[in-house]
Amino acid sequence: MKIAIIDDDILVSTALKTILEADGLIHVCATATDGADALRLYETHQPDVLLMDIRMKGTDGLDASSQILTRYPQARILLLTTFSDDGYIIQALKIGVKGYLLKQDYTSIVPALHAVCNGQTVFGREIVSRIPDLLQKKKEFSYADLGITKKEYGLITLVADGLNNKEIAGKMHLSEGTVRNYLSNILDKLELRDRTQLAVFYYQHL
Amino acid sequence: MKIAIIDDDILVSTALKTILEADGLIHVCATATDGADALRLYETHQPDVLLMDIRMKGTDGLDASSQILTRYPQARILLLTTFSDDGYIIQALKIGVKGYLLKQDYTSIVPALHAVCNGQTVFGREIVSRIPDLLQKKKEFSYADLGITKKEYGLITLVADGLNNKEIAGKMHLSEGTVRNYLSNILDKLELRDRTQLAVFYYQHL
DNA sequence: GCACCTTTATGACAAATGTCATCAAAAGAC
DNA sequence: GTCTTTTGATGACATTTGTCATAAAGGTGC
Repeated sequence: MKIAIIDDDILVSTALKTILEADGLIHVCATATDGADALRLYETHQPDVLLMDIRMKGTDGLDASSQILTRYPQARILLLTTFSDDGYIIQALKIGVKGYLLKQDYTSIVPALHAVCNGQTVFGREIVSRIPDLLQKKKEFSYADLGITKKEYGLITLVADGLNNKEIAGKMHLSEGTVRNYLSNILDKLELRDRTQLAVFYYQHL
Repeated sequence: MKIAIIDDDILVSTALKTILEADGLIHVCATATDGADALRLYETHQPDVLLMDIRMKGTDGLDASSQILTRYPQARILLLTTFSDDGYIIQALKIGVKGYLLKQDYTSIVPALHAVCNGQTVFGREIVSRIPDLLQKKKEFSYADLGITKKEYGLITLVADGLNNKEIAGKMHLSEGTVRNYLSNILDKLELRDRTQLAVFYYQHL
């Protein structure tokens, strides 16, 4: 099983290497110290799993993962993190990394590598237990915050479904002109220009 | 410990009631069969935990939870679901319910109630294991699949950023008319109607 | 050379969109 | 009761958008 390690701390990466190679089946085929090298490293060595630190100077592990997975969706990436920074968990999940472990929990890294190599996803228990909190926090603002009424919010969701004004008017039992006025109002409040920007705003922030 | 049960299936709610009251510490203080009654029921009985089905005719458990938690963020709600519908998990997490369990797993309901009452959040193991998949922004198809060229995809990302045709033309060094033609082509290929639907499609499927 | 395709552009057009001023009925506030 | 706000509607208007027919270059293949 070919593993590549990317960590900007050489001490950590060599320590990892010795730990991993103590397991007879694992071969560390490459190491790098900068996320910017990750993509090239993946292409040249085609490791079974890429073991990467999240916090790195230069390109961080998330950006690097995103780049790799965009081009090679089948890539298996296992991210390592310290327990202090859990802000990346959700983002990492969305990007589609196959695992997310605490560095401290070094005894579980080897089994995790085997599991990931078998197609499973591995998220440490401490990580999983943080997910509910993180997801909840991520509701950046509720629509009530900046003066959007309930009815207006309903209209926004319909725009974010791709309906045109006539269809929205039908669903909300309003006239098309009224829908246009409402929409104009909403765009004004949110400082947006048109319905497409509103849909984008909805998917990015609501 | 006061518990309220909301389930549109009376068989289920009475079964739940007997299971719960077998535990000496639990008292079922109220039941209802419609999510629309949930808010009123919560206000009048102030249960320690609200046990609610997700799938209900009329107002479903998510809407009801959302209403309650908007007004009473400290409310503790434990949702029940069948294993078939996992589409609500993320939404439930975002709303901020304190637990999410499988109905089938009835032996864990009582311990879960105690845990939730102590301020913990409880998500069944089967539920948690689904989270990575659900969160992962699944690239259902890469743009190459349905005849979208690289340049067209670039245009799509700009539409999905909320740019209008003139701005896109500037960014891509094309004339505005050409952008319109390209867009028209894309909409045709994807069987969409306008740029807003395209942005929606991008956020939901790409 | 010519035929063919791709890329880019134009002009014309109807439809949809966003803005605005205005109006009127319903609902609250006093 | 009156006064005010909210809610919904209308019409006019400029702009944007999407569609289509058409065409000028540019490259590819033969």
